[in-house]
Amino acid sequence: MQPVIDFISTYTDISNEEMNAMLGIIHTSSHQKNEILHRQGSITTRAAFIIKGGVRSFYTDENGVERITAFKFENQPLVPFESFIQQTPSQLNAVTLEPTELIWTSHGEFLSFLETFPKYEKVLRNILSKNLMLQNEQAKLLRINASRERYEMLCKMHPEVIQRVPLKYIASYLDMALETLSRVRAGK
Amino acid sequence: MQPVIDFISTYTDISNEEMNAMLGIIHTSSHQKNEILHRQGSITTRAAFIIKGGVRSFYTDENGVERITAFKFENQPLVPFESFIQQTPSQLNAVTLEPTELIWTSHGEFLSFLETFPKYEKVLRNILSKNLMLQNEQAKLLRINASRERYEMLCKMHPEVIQRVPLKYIASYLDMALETLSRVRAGK
DNA sequence: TAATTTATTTGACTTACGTCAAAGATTCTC
DNA sequence: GAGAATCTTTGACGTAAGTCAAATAAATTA
Repeated sequence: MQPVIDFISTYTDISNEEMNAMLGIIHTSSHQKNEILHRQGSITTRAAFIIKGGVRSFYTDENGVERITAFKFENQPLVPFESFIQQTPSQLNAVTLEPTELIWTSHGEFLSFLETFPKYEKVLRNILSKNLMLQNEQAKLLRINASRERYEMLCKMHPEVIQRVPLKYIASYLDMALETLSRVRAGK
Repeated sequence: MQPVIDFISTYTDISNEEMNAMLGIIHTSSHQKNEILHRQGSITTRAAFIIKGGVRSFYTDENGVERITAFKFENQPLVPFESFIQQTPSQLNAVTLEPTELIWTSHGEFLSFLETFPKYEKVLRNILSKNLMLQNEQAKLLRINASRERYEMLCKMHPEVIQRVPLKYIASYLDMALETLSRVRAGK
């Protein structure tokens, strides 16, 4: 629980009352490696937070190729907001990269918490806006022409990804062939 | 004013009281073609809505090249939310493509309206989440490998852009050379 | 620990697309 | 409406990176 508290604390102070209410709406779950947490096309019913482990998010394109759009690790929220907020089908799959522990709350519990403590509207607003920033950042990454430079940018911005994720997923995230990534890393 | 009403009405019903409050916080402005509405690096103080005309948003990359990230036309909001909400420097420039008329409200007015009518928190939430969807859509577009297919996807999804925007901006948006776009359109 | 699967590297070949350059079209502006 | 500026097309050429194929290397599993 502490990790979420820390996370939310970067946006607001949390009273004891609020803390207790949070405790009342959160649940935990454990998942083994390569477990599917969410499927493209289904509505996201849970807002999750990663306590331990890692997840890749991806969609399957028109040629059946998996396109990785994000990696998430411990102390990060794992919520396809556009699906969770509007309760519309998500465009993304989420699959664990490692054994993973989550805490989560349901859409209903989430909304009722928000109604009881409206000050968290602002927190949500800021989290959503932070997410927009992250997506901007990633769109910028994709627009870098040279494969080598995209790789170097990722190394600079998210070094943990390089450590923990198989190259094929990194290549997909960086929108280049696995072989190209391998050559780039070899300095060729 | 009617266009904004229509826009917000897709998210919620508007009471007379709310309508009057809105009238109290909105302002209008007219801009000629190629006028800079907003500069990369500065904090977005206004949330705007386009009544007439069009705008391109772009950033300048590490090589000094302009990278178009969005086109906006009448009846669309023009707000770099990540900058407006958190009052942090924006990554994007906004420049008119045509003579343009805007209505807008300031960050302060916006917040006080939100405080007076908290039900609009939900509206904002949905608008933000809609924006996340738009960005997802665009990231998908950028990941299509073949130039021709990126162009065809844009034709399908935003045909109005093809009509109204000079090719050089479309090429930038689609992340391809102007000459490539010209050849693609010629069917070569 | 051998067997099997999965991950990564390396090589050879091909091609889409970027770049440079120049010619036509349009569109502004005086 | 002539001249200038901007926009678009076309051609020639080089190269980054994709694809296919096969060899290692590392990680799982029996």
